[in-house]
Amino acid sequence: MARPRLDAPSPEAVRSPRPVLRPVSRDSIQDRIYAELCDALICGRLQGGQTLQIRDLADTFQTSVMPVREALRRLVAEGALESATQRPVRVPPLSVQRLDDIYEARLLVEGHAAERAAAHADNALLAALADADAAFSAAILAYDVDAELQANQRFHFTLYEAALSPTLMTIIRGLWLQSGPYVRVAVEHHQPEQGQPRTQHHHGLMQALARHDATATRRELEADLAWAWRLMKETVGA
Amino acid sequence: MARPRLDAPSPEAVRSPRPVLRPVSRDSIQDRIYAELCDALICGRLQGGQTLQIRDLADTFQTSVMPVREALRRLVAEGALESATQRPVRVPPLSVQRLDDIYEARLLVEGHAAERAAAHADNALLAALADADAAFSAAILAYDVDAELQANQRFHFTLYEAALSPTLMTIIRGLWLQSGPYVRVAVEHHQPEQGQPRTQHHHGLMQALARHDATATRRELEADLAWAWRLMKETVGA
DNA sequence: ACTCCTAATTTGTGATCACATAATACTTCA
DNA sequence: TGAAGTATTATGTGATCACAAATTAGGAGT
Repeated sequence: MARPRLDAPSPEAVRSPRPVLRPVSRDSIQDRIYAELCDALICGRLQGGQTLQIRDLADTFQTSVMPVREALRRLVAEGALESATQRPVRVPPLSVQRLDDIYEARLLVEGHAAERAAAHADNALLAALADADAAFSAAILAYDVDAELQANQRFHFTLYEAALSPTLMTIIRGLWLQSGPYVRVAVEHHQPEQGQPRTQHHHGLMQALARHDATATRRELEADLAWAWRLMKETVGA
Repeated sequence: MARPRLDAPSPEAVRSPRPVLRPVSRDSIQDRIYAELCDALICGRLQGGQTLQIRDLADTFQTSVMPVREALRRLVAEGALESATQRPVRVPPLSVQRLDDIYEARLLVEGHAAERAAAHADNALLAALADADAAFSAAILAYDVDAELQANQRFHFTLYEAALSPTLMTIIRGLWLQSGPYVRVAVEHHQPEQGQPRTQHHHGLMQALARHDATATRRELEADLAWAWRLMKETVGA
């Protein structure tokens, strides 16, 4: 997507401590705002029911309202945010009904993606998963919740990418955005949780993938989702 | 979503030939542009690879570029259109690879929704489906392709609504938007098709639903999708 | 003291302007 | 005559202005 800007490095550049100039970001301002909001959503830094006002965000990001408007519009289109006409955008309020609905869709789509990934699993995939899992375990031991969530995301998305289906990836990304506000309340209430069960499911996934066992892969993934779902359901209900 | 504007009808209104004033559309301009583009996409009036320029569309809709920008942004977010930075938006080019990818996702999600609908099927649903199917058959006999596609959409979406899952509905709507450009080429090349097989699948669906037979419902739906998919695959490949 | 109405502020939406980048056409030199 | 470099045009993106609708605060009447 982001193409390098410099085809040939200048003489000065090759002699500098850093061998080449880093390619500059070609993203537009709204792309960066969108990415920032996505990260905030998936990591649960936005809480359900919270309203997001265009001018406030524009002040925060030090831009005009224009890029904020379009970034919010994208998230509303993906179902991650909701808005009525002439009314501020807000994060959808939490409800057990909606949580169950999202959870069932995730079982369906992510379970299918995991099965497909099992068919295409190779050493490169297993290495990438092991790398993400190491970061995940380290974050748990360090009690770094934000790093834990990001590593968990990296693990799962690396797996789903192996399904080689852009359509499914788009769907899954949307489902994770919608799940974000629920993981927030879960990690808030269950912070003193020992991280054994989660790493166990990750390890089980990697073993099943190594055997190209699609059924076992799906089963392990469903167990992982079910564990997180139960956590969220307890906290949302309270 | 759209709330009525008049809580109590005025004396003049109740005495007029039309008993009450019809509620005026509360949609914003961008909502109407979005709806127009959605309809054009699903009914295949936009062809794969076609570029959509903001100022052109603004001239067509007789508005400024603002609402067009946001409507296009929404469609890009849903995967129905694609855009690179600083480059005109375009309908994703047709490819058999992408067609297969979308088709598999549709089998997964729409098949699941159909199964769930079978559990909740009641007389009101069957009546609504019969109504949509009647319009569908009539459109086929009249060789009205546009009406045929719209009635087919109504039939399927009525079915999926019965699954009572807003999350799945959002996903399915996105998949139909992405499928739009492919149905265009299919109906263009296969216009002199006798419509028997499609109505047959619809009837099979309604019978399976009446029996609350989830497995048969899925099988009939998959047959319907497979029929359309084969049609599209032939024409895209050529 | 409570309710209803009104005025003011807030906020999303649409229009216009300004700028930067990518594509195109033209010119010039080999 | 062909290719490369330059100038012009076209188009997406961001900023600012203007307006309408909705919420909220305030005041008047019962």
